[in-house]
Amino acid sequence: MTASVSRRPTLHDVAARAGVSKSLVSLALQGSPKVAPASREAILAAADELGYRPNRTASSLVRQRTHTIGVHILDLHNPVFAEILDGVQEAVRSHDYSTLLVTGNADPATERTEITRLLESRVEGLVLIAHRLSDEDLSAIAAEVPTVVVTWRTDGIPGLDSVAGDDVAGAQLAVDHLVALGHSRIAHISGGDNRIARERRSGYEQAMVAHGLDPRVVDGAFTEQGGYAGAERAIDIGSTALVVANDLAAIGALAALRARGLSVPEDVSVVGYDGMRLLDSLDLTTVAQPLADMGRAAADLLVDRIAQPTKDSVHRQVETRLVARGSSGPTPRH
Amino acid sequence: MTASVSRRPTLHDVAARAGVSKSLVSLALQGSPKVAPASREAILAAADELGYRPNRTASSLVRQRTHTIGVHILDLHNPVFAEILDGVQEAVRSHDYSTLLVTGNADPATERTEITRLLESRVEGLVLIAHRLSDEDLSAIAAEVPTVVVTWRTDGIPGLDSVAGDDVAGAQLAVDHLVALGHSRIAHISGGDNRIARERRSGYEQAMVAHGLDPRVVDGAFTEQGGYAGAERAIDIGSTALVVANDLAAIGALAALRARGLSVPEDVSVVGYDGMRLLDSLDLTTVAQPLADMGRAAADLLVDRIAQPTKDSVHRQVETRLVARGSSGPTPRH
DNA sequence: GCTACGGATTGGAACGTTCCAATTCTGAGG
DNA sequence: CCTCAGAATTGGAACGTTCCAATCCGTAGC
Repeated sequence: MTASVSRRPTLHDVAARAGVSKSLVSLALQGSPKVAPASREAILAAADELGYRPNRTASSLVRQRTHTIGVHILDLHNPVFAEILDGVQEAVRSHDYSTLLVTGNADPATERTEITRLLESRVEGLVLIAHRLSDEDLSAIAAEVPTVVVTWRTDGIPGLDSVAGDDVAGAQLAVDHLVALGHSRIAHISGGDNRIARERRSGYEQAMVAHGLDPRVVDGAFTEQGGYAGAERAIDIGSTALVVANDLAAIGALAALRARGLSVPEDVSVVGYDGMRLLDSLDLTTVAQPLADMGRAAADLLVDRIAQPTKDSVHRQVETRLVARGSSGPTPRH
Repeated sequence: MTASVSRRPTLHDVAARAGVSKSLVSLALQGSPKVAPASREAILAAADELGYRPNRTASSLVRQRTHTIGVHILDLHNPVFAEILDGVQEAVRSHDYSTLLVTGNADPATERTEITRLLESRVEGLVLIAHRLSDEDLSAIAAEVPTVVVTWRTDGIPGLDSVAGDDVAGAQLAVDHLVALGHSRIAHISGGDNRIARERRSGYEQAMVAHGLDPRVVDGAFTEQGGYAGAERAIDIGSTALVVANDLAAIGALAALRARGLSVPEDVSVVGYDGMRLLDSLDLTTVAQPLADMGRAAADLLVDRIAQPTKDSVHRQVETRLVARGSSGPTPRH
């Protein structure tokens, strides 16, 4: 039954109802020990009766701290990113920050607006779970707020840390695995024209050459469609094994093989990349990264950097390993 | 080269550099036509040189509007929710709001803290993409801020709208489909003890009875593990077809069948529920909901309610349909 | 009964904006 | 040269907090 139609109650209203000053209410709500027990009780009761809810914007304005870190996710549809996020959230919460989550849906323009929004909301740090920013934009952002990039190594940008696996080595693992199974006509379905895709591709090529084999790369993308289309081309050139740029594309590749009536792994072996949990159910061999660990590491690095903004950039490398499942097997005999 | 060590520049700093008052800077930055072209130019230049970034918290404090709606997602690992979110974001952006995204990872306690956080950040509306709140909590929230629940019908709570498909009818579609293919030993792998799971289960049971068949329900969950375990039990009792509570569990069920050496759909048919895009690649039959549309509808309802907070609750029902793919086929002959 | 002390409480400035009302400026019309 | 309209600009209050410095009050010590 406050005066105005339905304004949210403020500290003032609580103070009036409890018969004390707003300062004391503020103290009491923060749990200060200087407040007399009787007052505290009255204040808490008043706050409760009014349905008082502290106004975070006002509070962070005067405190000059938001206790919030911003997280940008490249693409919410890829469960891999959700798994990384798990780790980030867990670590961030343990450091008493909360997160502001945002996604650009893999569109560079939206991505920039969304990140700008985070900056305007004065997040104290930024975790980019993959991104499409130019080095220029990235430097500008890192200069403004502590930032860590998960998913690929980023050197030479002050104020920026990164966490990633070794994509070159990872792709080599996949090739080694298939060679050990007797394959030689091993194709790579690429992930398009971006940093990670290039590294995985290059790892594949190096490993092929090291084994004395001819690299055969077909264009793809980090999506099911990309994997589907790529697999068709790879089959057309007679490949018996596919190293696919990521797990999602590997699922697409599987679909293409099924459509052609080929069985896995009898006719064709398939290896994905990333190690998302779903693959366990799908029985897909993959080069796995410790996704949640990567998220945790990112959050830890970020907290360090917030405490010490000018320290040297660090890159944390995580270990990738091959997880063999049912989608890879010996070369078919003809 | 501002005085202090490295404070973020404010309107004041920009004003000083451009040689005008902070009021004019504010005007200019909002693109007001009353600002003289020369001043505008000087101000923009100064802002740019200083790397000025407006402070959203300050701005929304005085404007009493945040232009932000909060979105809670039950579980980021289920791609279904990401697809709903797509629709929400699209619609919300077109109404010139931005979103604050938050997840409780299917844990009720975290869920409540995260939603509280949204409320303290003074979001103007709330979209709950599935939730685990009690009716009590839900009412309290809806009384505080316009809210819409996506994924199941919620009646009788003032200030709350909902968007969902008819889960009873949807499950019936699945049974009808399998019966038409000749199946009679059709099992249901349930989604546990929650609203949606109960409705889907009840739809299944009703349809079975209507076809003169014995319902056979086994316990499961809305996860791959739940589907896996459920499928094992369903097979043990000799079922030839599985109506699984959701797509994720259906993927798990598939894994269980594979582990048992059963082929799909020759030995056992599987039907999922939700219609996530990934299923297309996996060739799984499912009861599909128009996920992105649901998100859009939710956002639209929310915007309406923000404009008119006291209007009657509305429930928007979307159409579910059966999408037949390779995982369902005729009864095996023995 | 006075002083001093410490705990409890309070007023008010500050945070970075927005926006209203008031002021200053410019130049056309008389 | 004065007036006045309109455009351009400005100061200051307000938003809901936090927190510092100041005040108030009760009582122990003398």
